[in-house]
Amino acid sequence: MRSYRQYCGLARALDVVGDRWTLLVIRELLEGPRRYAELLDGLPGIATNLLAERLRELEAAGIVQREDPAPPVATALYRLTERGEQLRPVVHELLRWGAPLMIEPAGTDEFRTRWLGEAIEALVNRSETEPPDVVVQLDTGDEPLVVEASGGRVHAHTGTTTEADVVLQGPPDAILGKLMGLLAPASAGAQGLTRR
Amino acid sequence: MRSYRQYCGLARALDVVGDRWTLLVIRELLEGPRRYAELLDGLPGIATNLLAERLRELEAAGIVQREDPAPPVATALYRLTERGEQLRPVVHELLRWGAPLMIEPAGTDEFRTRWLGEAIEALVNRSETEPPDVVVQLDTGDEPLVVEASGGRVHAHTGTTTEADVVLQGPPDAILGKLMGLLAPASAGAQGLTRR
DNA sequence: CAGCATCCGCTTTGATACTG
DNA sequence: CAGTATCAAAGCGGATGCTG
Repeated sequence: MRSYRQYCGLARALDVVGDRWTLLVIRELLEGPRRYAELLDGLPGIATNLLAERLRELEAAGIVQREDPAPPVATALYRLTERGEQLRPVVHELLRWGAPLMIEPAGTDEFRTRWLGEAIEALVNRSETEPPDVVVQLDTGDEPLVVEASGGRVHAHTGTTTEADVVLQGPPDAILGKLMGLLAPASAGAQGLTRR
Repeated sequence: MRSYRQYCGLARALDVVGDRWTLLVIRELLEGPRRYAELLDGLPGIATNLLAERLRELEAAGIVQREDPAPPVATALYRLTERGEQLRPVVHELLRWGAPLMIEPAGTDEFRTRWLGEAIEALVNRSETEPPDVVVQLDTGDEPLVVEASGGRVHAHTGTTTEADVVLQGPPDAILGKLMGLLAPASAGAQGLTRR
């Protein structure tokens, strides 16, 4: 991206992460280190040359660290640096602002269950009411997800569990609504995440 | 902007505010309603057709409200809607992340003193230590700015005051460092806002 | 003059093909 | 699998023109 050439924190931040696709690449890496092919899968619609270019730029900016494979055969891993991890609050704030836009169902939009994990954490971990201790198994989209609430904090990770208190199945928009109703009923209403 | 076509809060948020210049337009409007010409002045480098296009898009997205002039002569005002105001935490989070990038002096970058106001509020109003009650008069850049800290909160507004406890003069990067040292010494270090 | 719209050269993006 | 190469289309930046 061309620099805005403004002595302003916002402009300088956007000089680094304001390019198209950049924050979505970071969304993917916030879930953990990823390989090139995994990133491609998590970023449906991106051109492969663009992903390569963004990764190069992010590495140059000190946000992503490329881990070349160890002697045995393997493929390079991309992970966030500490500076990159510090973008989590930024992404969470954008997720919160974007939550009402999720009322409109997925339609033909692409969807990865994993994306719900970060969203849930962003939405619930700042709501006024503490979520109940509960384990929820999600079954929607491309892969299962486990959402665990305990001690007022929520954490999501892909996979399955045999200890789910609730299992939610259905289209992603319905899942999101039900989950928010379960974990943060008051916040769900405030976020506009109720059924129309 | 082309939509990312992803059922994800971040992607949908960026569909709305991810375009080049969009968040900078919002930065300007966060300080209060503005006229077209004022926006142009606060967004050095933007092409006038782009500003017009962004304002149209933001109005269509329900983020900006265009206020047509009252019967007497006047010129249209642009102001944020409530939904637009809700972007303040997003901008603040980006400002916080971008703060370390302000160590690099302005150089040939454009600068408006007004930009410091929102940055100071973003940085100090979330630091661990409460700022002392103090009124600071800034004299740098294009116009004077008054920063008032009281009861642990900081507010900045353009203009002058006769009741300043401190007057800071100099280049913007030095001003920012001094101000942070004054209002939130611990945070200034953490943000990397100390002199190299 | 404020508030745009139009035109044009340039850069970035998107889609696909190709290579080690 | 992990990218690079290629090229058309879209978006941007800058200048300038139009309209009340």
